Amino acid sequence: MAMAGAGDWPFAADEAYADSSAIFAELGWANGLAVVDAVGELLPPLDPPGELATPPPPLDLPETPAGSSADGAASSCSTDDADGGKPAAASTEAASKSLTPGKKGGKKRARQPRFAFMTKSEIDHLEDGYRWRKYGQKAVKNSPFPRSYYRCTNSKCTVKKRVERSSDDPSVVITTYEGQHSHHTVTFPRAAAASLSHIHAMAALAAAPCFSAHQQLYSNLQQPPPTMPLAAATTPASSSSSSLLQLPLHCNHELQVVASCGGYPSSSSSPPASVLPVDKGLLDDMVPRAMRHDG
DNA sequence: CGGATTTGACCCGCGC
DNA sequence: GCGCGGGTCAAATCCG
Repeated sequence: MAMAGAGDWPFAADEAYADSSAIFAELGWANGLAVVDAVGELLPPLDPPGELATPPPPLDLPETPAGSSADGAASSCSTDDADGGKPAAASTEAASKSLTPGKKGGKKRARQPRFAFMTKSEIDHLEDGYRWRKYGQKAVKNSPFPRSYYRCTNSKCTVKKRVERSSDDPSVVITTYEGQHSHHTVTFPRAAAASLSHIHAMAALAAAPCFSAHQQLYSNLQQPPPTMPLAAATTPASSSSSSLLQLPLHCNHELQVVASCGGYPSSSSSPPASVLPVDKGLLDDMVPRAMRHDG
């Protein structure tokens, strides 16, 4: 596959980038993604229209018992589903295999809600208000850029994130978060964080499907055709989505809103109440109340 | 000196 | 069953 110019979305579902691609594919955006620059102006899509390697998976995925704990909040992300097309059960089964502690590779791969977003930035590891400790780096197949693995330094927080550059467009950084912070951004001054609030907002909303704002956003994001520029989604059709998408983009990075991961089955618009407190922290910290619609 | 990063090794799941 | 690739661990190293 290699780098076929800026034309091919590098994360075909049948490739190693299962996670990212799944997230994007979930939105039907496996191609034709648009980038919003720092002033909200629409930039040319990274990729021209084309066929998806695999059709976007349905969003109404069943919650996987193994991954859906109160802590994990949401059910295992539907990204698992697109993980090479294997059933989510396989992942959760693997996750349930609690490995011997202390042994190398003795990790419990419990899938947590994930979401990703793309930013145009020369900086790989974007400051997001939390402290991260890098715990690994791997070369990824079909990409000249390594993927870095980070873990939240908060011992009680299990949030992880992966950072990788698009092999298609090296200027694009793909950040994938897994899990939800159970604490505030105690290590990052609010004043400084303000400049990154749009990212936080995106992250918060994408990670907090319990909020109606996100639900509507999520819903709206799925409505546009795959090639529909994100900015087009800012039409006044939905006040909720527009309120989010019109977030001030005043940092140095161009934020490509690919954010979101599988949240809850479309059949159940309301997430478990148990997830609310978890999300509330981040939202309270970063998203103006006026922007929220959680009552 | 303590915390963060680097890096090689290991484990696991999946496709063939 | 085997090989590949992703994800994680942990010792070594680096840095403030």
